[in-house]
Amino acid sequence: MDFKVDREEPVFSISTAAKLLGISIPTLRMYEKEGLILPFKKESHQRLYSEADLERIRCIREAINQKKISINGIKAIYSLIPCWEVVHCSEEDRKICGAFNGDEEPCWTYNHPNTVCENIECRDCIVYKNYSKCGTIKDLLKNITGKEI
Amino acid sequence: MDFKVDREEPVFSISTAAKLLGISIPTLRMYEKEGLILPFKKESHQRLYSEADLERIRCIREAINQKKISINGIKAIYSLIPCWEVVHCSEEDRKICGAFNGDEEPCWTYNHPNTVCENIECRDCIVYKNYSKCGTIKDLLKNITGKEI
DNA sequence: AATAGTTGATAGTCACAATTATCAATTATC
DNA sequence: GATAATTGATAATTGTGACTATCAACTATT
Repeated sequence: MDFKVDREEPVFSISTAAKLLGISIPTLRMYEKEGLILPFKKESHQRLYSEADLERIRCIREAINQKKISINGIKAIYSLIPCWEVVHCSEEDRKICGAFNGDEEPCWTYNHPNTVCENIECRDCIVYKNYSKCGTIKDLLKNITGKEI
Repeated sequence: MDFKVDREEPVFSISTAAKLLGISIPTLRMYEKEGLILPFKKESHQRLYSEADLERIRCIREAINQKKISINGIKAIYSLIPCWEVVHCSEEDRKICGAFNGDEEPCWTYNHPNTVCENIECRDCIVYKNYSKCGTIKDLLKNITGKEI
């Protein structure tokens, strides 16, 4: 039993998650509809949230309520994550990928037919998991650009 | 007389700029106070706006009013511009640079003592001029990351 | 089979971000 | 030297984004 696995294990129902976060259930659904979060879903369409999901949502809430960044602002920021670099997609992939070519929605809100992301569950993708916490996006950019020196 | 120079020539007074943009004067001052724009200033502290400034402001307004990105959201997006890569600042510069280490304010809102940016007028800097129009930030990231392939 | 929790969706509330109005003091213009 | 425009600052306005309440239909649990 790895700790990281536990942190990513979807165990909390939506009511529990809402209680732990101190917010309402419709708010959680709204964040999802906006493409900010991708909770795990059972076959019955019921949502389950992991500890990592909760932390992610806390970061989102901090951005909204403390930093006063609007939801569309957060989406635009997420859309700047250089996913193409992280998943190493090809030139042809980039040509047809809505995520690569757009700048308003996070990559994980797109379908990715005929690309390297085609069969990847975005919830399990490094792009979604690693670079969506508060402040890690700029760190990612630093790492990527730093390689050239 | 180069066309680009004309476009960057500060010629419009604040009242003319406001009229051309269809907004009020206090709004223009507010954008400046928030660090979104850096109009030219005469010795008498009077502002002058260029054609390029107007275009920039139109992009900002589109982000705010159409894309529904809050001002703080735009600031956070600007803060992700990899200025360190554009101006080629040193490792030591990066250690002490507020712009490099923050993620809430655009680099041009900082002082840059003891760095390569120290004596550069931010209004004339490529980072401010080139990568602040609608949609060019992601293009910049693509160019930078693309170099490695 | 009955209770509790979930689903998506619509409608309502409310705080506050974005904008404007207005001010006295300063500066430009003629 | 008088008029018009600017300065920074504060107060007032307003549109709406973030959030919640509530709904009937469905699913899980006992």
